[in-house]
Amino acid sequence: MFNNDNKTGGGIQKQQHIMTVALTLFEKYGYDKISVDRIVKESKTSKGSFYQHFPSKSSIFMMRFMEMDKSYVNIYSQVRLEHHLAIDRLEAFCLSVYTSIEKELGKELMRVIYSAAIIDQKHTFFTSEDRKLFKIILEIIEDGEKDGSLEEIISKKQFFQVIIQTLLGTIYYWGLQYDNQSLVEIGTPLIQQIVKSYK
Amino acid sequence: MFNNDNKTGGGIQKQQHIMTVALTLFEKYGYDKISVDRIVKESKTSKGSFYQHFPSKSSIFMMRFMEMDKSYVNIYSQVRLEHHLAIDRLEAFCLSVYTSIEKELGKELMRVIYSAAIIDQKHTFFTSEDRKLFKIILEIIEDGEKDGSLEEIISKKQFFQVIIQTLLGTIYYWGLQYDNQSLVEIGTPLIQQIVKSYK
DNA sequence: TCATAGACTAGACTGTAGTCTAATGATATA
DNA sequence: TATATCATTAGACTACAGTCTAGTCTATGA
Repeated sequence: MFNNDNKTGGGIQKQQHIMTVALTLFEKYGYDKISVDRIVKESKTSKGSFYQHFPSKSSIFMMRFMEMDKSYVNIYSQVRLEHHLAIDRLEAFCLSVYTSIEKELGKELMRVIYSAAIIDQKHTFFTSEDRKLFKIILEIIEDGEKDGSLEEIISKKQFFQVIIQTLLGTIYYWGLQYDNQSLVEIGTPLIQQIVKSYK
Repeated sequence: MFNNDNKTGGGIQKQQHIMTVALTLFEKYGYDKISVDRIVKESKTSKGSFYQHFPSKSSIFMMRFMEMDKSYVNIYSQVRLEHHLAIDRLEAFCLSVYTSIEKELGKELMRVIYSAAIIDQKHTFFTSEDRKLFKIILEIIEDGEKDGSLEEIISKKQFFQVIIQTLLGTIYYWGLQYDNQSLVEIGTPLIQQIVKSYK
């Protein structure tokens, strides 16, 4: 989706500038109240330039989302310190992910991403094997096979899919709600249920 | 979303006609290759008429989805015959729902619905308390408290949310995939995992 | 039977995401 | 330095979902 390999220095700066302006506008007025024309106008650039740097309007949010994905590494290194068994790390990591998503990204961004990802084949990052989130979960599963806390699982791939469905289901459900129940609160029972049977 | 109380006979016929034509076109060419103008042209009507009967393009799929929801009652009555414990009924019902969705509705429809429901507040049916799906699941949970197979749950509401997240997560994950793994195949491990801890 | 309300129809119009083309700028190599 | 290549930019243009307005049809009930 974002191949920045051939970008000039000015190009990267412009991309960052557009993104900052757009995120500020979205924050202030809401995603669907802000048109690409408005973003272009406020960041003093042009449509051509915008679509040089972003494949779609929603990809601005997707880029923010991708930045967040990187930070899961830090979140996990904290979780490693606090929990020794893989199974405990799995639960703690998922809940930390929920907290970060709600705090750093917010519901509107997640709605736009979840809406776009399932309809638009451009959003390949969402399911890309490169996602740190996926790598960390796979690592936990492998650790769990070694330390015995997840030795009962039938196959790594299958258990991985179970966890991803859990995360997607919780976040999607949270996105549907118009109350203020927090993501962690909504997601805790399901992940605990999964984890419980291995204890 | 669809309040047909004040429709005339001709109105209901026209709505049905437009829907039939649209679904045929979607089937043949794909949802995003068919414009509302095309639907209007092929069904020999007008934009004004189309939007009299449907609040949006995606609501054609939503209407199909709502029809399907009604049929869950039949699915569940079959499940009741085959399983006596509520916990077993829960598992069997979810898997039957997966089978029906894949067979009757298909992945493209589900993608459009899942994409629209999370972004568009018009799609209230998706989370409406009136959905047969929700009523059946609540009924199973209540039966489970009576027959003892679900007596360990902390609260009905919380367990209900766990099941809904499970269904949403599985279907959303399936919608993301571009391989041919079936929905039941993808969903079986997670629902079994949930159910396992009550056995 | 006539009047009224509101359901229905037609299609012109609007708003906006995304495309296209032509021109300009930067970088790398001969 | 000259030239080729490819990134970048501008903004006119296209496609299409959804709105609006003006007018017609239909059921009801006085």
